[in-house]
Amino acid sequence: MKLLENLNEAQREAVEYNKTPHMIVAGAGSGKTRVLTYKIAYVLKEKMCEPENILALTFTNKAANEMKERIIELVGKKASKIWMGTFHSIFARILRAESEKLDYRPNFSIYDREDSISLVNNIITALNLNIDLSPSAIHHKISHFKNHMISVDEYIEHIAKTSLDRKIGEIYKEYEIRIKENNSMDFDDLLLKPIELFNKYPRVLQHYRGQFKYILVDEFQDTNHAQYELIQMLYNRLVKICVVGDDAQSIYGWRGADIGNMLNFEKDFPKTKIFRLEQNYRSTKTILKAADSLIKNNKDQIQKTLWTDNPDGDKISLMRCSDEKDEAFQIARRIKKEITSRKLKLSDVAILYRINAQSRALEEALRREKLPYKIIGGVEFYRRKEIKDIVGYLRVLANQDDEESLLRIMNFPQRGIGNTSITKMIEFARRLNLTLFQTMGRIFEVIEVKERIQKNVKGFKQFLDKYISLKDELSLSELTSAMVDELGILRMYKEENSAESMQRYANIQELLRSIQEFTENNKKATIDDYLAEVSLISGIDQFSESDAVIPLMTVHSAKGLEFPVVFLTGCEEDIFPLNPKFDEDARLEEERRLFYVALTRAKEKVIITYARSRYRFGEVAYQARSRFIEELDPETVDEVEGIGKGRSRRKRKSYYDEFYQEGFDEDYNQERRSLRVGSRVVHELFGQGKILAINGQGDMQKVSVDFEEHGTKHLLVKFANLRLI
DNA sequence: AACTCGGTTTTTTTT
DNA sequence: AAACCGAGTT
Ligand SMILES: Nc1ncnc2c1ncn2[C@@H]1O[C@H](COP(=O)(O)OP(=O)(O)OP(=O)(O)O)[C@@H](O)[C@H]1O
Repeated sequence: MKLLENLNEAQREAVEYNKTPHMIVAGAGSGKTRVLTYKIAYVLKEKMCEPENILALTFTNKAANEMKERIIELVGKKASKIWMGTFHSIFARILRAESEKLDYRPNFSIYDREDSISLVNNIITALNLNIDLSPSAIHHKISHFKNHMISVDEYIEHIAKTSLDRKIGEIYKEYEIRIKENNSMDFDDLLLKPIELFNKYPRVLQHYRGQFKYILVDEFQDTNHAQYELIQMLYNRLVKICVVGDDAQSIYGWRGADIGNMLNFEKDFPKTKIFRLEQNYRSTKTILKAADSLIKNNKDQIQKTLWTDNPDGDKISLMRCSDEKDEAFQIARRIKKEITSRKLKLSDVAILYRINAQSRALEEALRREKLPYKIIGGVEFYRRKEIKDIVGYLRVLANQDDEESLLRIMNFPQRGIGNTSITKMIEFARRLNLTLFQTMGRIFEVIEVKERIQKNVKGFKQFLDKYISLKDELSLSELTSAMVDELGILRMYKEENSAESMQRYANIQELLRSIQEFTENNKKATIDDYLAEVSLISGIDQFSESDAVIPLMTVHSAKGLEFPVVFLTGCEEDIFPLNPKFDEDARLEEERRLFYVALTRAKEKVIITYARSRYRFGEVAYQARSRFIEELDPETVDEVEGIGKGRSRRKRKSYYDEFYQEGFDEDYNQERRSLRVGSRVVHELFGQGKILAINGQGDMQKVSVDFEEHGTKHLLVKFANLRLI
């Protein structure tokens, strides 16, 4: 059979196995995704299953779309009927169909992180709580509870101990009430509500068990408890299940993903058969060797072998840069070199970083060097203020109970409804058990609101009513354009005429274009349809290999992708690994896995860069290079001295002059002048130690010193009286 | 009561 | 660097 010719022996076995639950455990680039793709194609070709009986869960929408396309190529159009998507999108779809059973309406809104945080914020204000945690930290906790399926009652009764915990409990409780009343769900709900649904309605579960006869999960190492529970629920003896993962690539622990899911699978699913793939088709021997030497430093991992027939290839280049600008320019120049020497397309080169904030300097340099690029993810298109404003309007038109969205647009553009009046309206709404939208319809009863403002509210309500009633008459695209026009938002940004406002102007036009496109693809598309799609769109979904641009993205976003050349930037302590707390091994190990993921994206060449100094939080920070660099097998790494080579650097003085001039005040005495990352110092009280980092300047300059006897201390240089040894 | 300006706090990674 | 908050202004 032709299909299987494109696979090696081990892969073929995994594809052909179709009996008990099975798990494919294999390292990077060994063809896990390929096996999953071919497996589905094989199942369809052998008619073991109809396409609509297959449930394939991927990590991103992009991965799902690509896999589906590939399967269509292999077995034809019928494959488009496969249920393929992320856990979130698939279960959102199921929830829309079954919403009434959970006392929701099908037009429920989906809250992203920002919406959730804003809800938390509103709750803190409404409850008049005095709490030290930021709304974002609280939301993180709530999300953690939900991910771990800790209910409000359970938390309040059994877990909350301190008074802070009790406050968090109160917020959590109110959060769940409010989000429900808003006919809205957050990302966690998209996984939890289906569990609730299946528990409450065994017949519904029965239905979906009958529906999904073959379940396949990619990137299984990054599933969380709720996702695990869901596949356990959907599984029974008649259902076939195959999961695929690499524990070394688990990088979403911070949001509830648990490698334990891979370890438990064998126990929880009867007669599990494990497959291993050991041949890597992606990378050179050198890259694999480097990646292996790094990941060996992690304690807990499933034993795996990985080898390749590919050539040795180039060593990893390690580029030292003076600061983030220098780094960016060296990268830009190096890209030009690599593209010509390797005859590559722009999209064959990826620039990866740990945090989005690093992209600024890179963008600037690429722009100046006239290299087309695209930021993937980052401040995602749909998360920008101006876009969320418009989407906020659409959400209210679709779901008037969505109070968060209503609050967002209430006074944008400014229409003279300020905070005080809004608070009064909300108080009124709660008192009479009305929604905010209903309250707007009865605004003249809210006597606390001034008459002039009541009129503004009435005007706004009429505006919304008008477009709500136009929903059935105009197409999605016509409706949005008309509304945006009447709102005068575009005009407003144009008149402001700043660089920022023009960018916003352009973004809104882009949004209108994309809505138009959406409408053209489906003439009957409703606002609900559109929102359902955009709420779950992710940054990486916007990336296409066929664009002639250099992709810039976080390492997280690069998961599952591959590029001939990969630049891994900002490899300094405190950036990558980011915030390594010395006592948190698990966190550090996850950072190491992330580094491993970054390395293994490359087919031919990896270039690692680090900068001696970098602007962070508005101040210059001096950091040692990443410990992960030191962990790489030295035979695989080639240090290139980048400083002074390039055009933009040549004009400057020597590297050292620059280093001291920018980092230290003139009047510093000799001793302080030569404090450097890595210097050994003595402190009167703490004894000997090594400088880990230097932050800030002048009197505020601080050093982090790892003392042999006393551990790490952060000291003000001015008072520390450190002596060099 | 809303708006505006300046000072303060707050920072991963994302479905 | 950007969002947020609060005091002073319209
Ligand atoms: N049998 C094979 N013959 C030729 N190429 C293969 C074979 N198997 C996999 N490949 C290629 O190897 C590369 C990696 O495959 P794939 O993305 O499926 O690996 P993966 O295990 O999912 O990787 P990762 O864990 O890094 O996401 C792809 O370019 C794929 O086309």
